[in-house]
Amino acid sequence: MPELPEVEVVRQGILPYVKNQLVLNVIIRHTHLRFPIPQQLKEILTGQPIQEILRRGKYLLFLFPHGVLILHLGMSGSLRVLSQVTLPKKHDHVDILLSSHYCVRYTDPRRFGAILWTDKNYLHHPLLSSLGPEPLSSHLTTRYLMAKARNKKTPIKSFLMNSQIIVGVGNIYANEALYMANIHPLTLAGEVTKEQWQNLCHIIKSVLRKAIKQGGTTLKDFVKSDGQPGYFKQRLLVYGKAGTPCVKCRTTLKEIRITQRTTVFCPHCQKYQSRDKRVT
DNA sequence: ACTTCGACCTGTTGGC
DNA sequence: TGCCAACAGGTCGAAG
Repeated sequence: MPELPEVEVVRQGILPYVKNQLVLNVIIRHTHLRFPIPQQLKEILTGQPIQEILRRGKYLLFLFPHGVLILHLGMSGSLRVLSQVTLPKKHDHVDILLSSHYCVRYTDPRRFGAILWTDKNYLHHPLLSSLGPEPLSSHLTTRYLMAKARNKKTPIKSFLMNSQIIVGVGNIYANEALYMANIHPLTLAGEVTKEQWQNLCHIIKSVLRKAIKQGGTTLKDFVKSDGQPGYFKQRLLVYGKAGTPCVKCRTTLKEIRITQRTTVFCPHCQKYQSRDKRVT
């Protein structure tokens, strides 16, 4: 369940259980993720303290004195803290046992996720070095987005989902943000107006913040139980709602595909605009 | 240089 | 009920 907000919720949820705890053991049951898990991970981590967990985009960064564990949840990954080590299920690929007697368990049916080791200069790692700014930081500005979008012929939705432009906006939040900003998802990035960028920049930040806040209320359950369903689902306005009425104008929401990802929008609220055309 | 597409995986769902 | 195609919260690297 890896949207930026959920990754952040995971980070905040597990941090109290792992911060400053020593790794007692690492059990790897399946090394074949998006990239192979380093063979020596157990030897690298055992006896070392987890000093901090940071997040960069959708990557979680476990800081150790001698390096950094990079962890990505892919499409289907999850991390849980177990107070008792239960019998592993089919897709429970990695357990990290801690001196607090908690166990961090990594589960990922599709195995699009990743667990990698790098040195303390983690920002130089190839997976992290070319990422765009954090949407919730002051580095994401209207000015920045406009500059990046200049002359770009890619649809605004694909632009928003490009992690080199901006991190953390996945399919759900790209759909939601464009709906809230009344921008047709096929609008070329280079044709979005300054006013639209201002609005969109604000909306991206606010929707991600709200989702994190709502995730916060399930933290307790998340840690104790085996994974709650994404519950901000009930707050979504368009994602997964094609064929139902727009909450603003009651027009039936339409579904299209943009670069192989399902896209939902309101044909009335999000009219396609370009210099001289106006189409739905 | 820019944009799209295929690939990586397993599980679930919906149509026939 | 079974079978099969399509699709699912991501993203890298090749192809166009």
